[in-house]
Amino acid sequence: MGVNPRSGGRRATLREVAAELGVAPSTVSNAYNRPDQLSAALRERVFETARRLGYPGPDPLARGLRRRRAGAVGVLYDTRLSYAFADPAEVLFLQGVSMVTEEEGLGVLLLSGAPGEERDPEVISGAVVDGFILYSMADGDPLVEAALGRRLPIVIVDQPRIGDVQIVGIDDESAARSAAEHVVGLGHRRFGVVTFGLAPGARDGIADLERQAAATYRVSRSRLQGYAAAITDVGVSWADVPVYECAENVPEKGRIATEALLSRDPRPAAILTSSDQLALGVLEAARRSGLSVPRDLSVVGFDDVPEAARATPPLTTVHQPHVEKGLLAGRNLLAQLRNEETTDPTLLPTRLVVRGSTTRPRTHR
Amino acid sequence: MGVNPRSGGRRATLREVAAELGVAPSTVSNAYNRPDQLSAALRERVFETARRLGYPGPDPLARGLRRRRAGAVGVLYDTRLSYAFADPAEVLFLQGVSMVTEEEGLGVLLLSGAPGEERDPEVISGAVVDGFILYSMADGDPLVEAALGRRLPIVIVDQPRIGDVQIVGIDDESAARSAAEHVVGLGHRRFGVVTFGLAPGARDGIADLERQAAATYRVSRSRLQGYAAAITDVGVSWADVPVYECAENVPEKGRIATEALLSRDPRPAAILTSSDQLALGVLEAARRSGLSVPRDLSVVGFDDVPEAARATPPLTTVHQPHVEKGLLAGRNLLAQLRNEETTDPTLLPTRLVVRGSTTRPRTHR
DNA sequence: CTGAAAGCGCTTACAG
DNA sequence: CTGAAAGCGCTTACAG
Repeated sequence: MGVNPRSGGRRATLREVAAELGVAPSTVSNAYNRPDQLSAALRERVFETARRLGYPGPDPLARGLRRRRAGAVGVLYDTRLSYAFADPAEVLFLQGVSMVTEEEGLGVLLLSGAPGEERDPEVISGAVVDGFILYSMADGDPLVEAALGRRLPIVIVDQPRIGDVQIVGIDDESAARSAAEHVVGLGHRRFGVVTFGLAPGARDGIADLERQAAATYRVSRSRLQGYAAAITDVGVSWADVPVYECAENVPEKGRIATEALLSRDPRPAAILTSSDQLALGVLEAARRSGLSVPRDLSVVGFDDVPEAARATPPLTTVHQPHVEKGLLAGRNLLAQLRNEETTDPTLLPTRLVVRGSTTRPRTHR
Repeated sequence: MGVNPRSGGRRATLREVAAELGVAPSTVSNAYNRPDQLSAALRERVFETARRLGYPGPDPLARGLRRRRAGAVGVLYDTRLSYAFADPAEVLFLQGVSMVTEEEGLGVLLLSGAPGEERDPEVISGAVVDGFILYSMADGDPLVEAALGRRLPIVIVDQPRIGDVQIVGIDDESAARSAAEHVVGLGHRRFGVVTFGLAPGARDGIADLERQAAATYRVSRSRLQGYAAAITDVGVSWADVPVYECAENVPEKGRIATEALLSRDPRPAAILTSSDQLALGVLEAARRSGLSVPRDLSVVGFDDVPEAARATPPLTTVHQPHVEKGLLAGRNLLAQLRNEETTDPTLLPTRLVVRGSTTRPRTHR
């Protein structure tokens, strides 16, 4: 217990080291930044004096201002960071990003623009970064505007293109469509859909056609469209398919959604989701209500996170290369920082992975 | 394909906006920072001019230098960030940290000091942060020195105390000991241990007593000591217990370690690990070699990450409150930043969670 | 309500 | 090899 002991004394500055030693500030600066500009002996004396005075080396803020670079890239989410960390897909993405920043000696500054009362554009305007990666923000989000306004290099992930900004993503609609076609092909006709948020300030509950049409998260919108296309194709009216929206992309919410869907008449025999996180919750709901997956209920995830293969039963899902998405986003941003050529748009491949959570409907003959 | 279009034109500065409008720079600054210092009308004109000139608002680097604050806290790992992200325990910790930084409008700057050729202290000296959280760094790591040298508020997690620095952690030794006592109590006498790295530049393979003694990661050292204490207590010589060190804390390495341990004579009937990540790999190795857990092999994890409960069979492990650890570290750092009182040391409670991966040895009578 | 002045801590040509 | 000068872009008392 006690007041922090380190916050006390002023730190010494470069100027003070120079004064103490009787040399010019530039000489001290050179000792740190350009060893070839002074004798080894003098350099050692500089360091020695710095040590004695408690000078911690050039202040990064001052150096950054002078050199016009922050040494970090910002990754912006519009959810709370704790939700982002809870989703393995996002963590894998971050892994990819960090592989490239690490190599470059850049830090990764995690920024949260969680929608809510105190959504402060300061998050963006105050971020000490050299560029931004925007991760699945909603169309028209003011924080995206703010980021664009900073006039720094930007890479946008899982969002529609804005002007000439670089983008990285997958073809969500056709990936979702292929997943739905798989289930349709098995003979299913009674569907339920569990989607993550459709727009900032997402709510929990059935989303009618109007709300679906108003979806501003591009990923949510595209996946629903893909599902709708495959289902409509086979003569089922999309208006009859209940779509349950979950405010957060966590298994718990998927479970609650499924409990609601299963209590409907007719009871869905196949549930399509927009993430494995949600699908894991669907599995849990089935377990709790004594339904066997896939015999009584087919379940389809999206993402193919490692947990999907380990689930009981293993999840049929859409695989997408999360780490690579992060790598590409990172590399693209880096290229921009260096004024190099960049490749864009980058649409990564996906594929349907059929595992044990889907089969033909029970009453199918 | 093309050169980044955003990197072109110079950004306007506050000074230019002021000049364009014919007011003093301080007035423009006030428009952004102290709305009460000028009329609403003038303020609007300032913003309008800023928009017209493409002025993105005060530069965070310059503002930070002037105000003497960076607006971010640094979290330092000595592994590659991608390994950190791979371990749910570390992600949960980060979740906790980010909950408090988020509330404060601070960013989280992830810093990697992965041991290796080009281990650059610049990672520390160049980090634009207001304080550091050091996560399980090795004793005597030069980066720790460097961080201390910055003379910023610091919280150290899962490390021994250094001087008067604030610390957060658990009692690793007694937690490990209780886990080993559980297995010993079941009647086990033939053990194997799978540990994560003992020192920077960790290697894969059996670690003899000498190497164990030289361990500089406090967590690794303490957990081994706890295991040793319980095992020695029951008359088994610790020198006879093979300890396999894994360079990375990933299931894959745990599997490889276990394959090596299982090929030894006598074959271990119980394997103690220093993490669930590693224990998950032990399970996989057992599966591959046709051994049934727990019938043929008892397995103990450490951490109680969510995956532990979901594993087949569910892992017996030591629970520790990862999110709370992050919360406490974050809160302590924040308190220091505000020059408030801090509580230290903070040792969080742990508890042994007995699940399905441990039972009495097969030949026990 | 507005502006002139000083300065946050450093780096970078440039001249010697 | 060393140093004087200018300036990175801003904010903060302070005087009016």
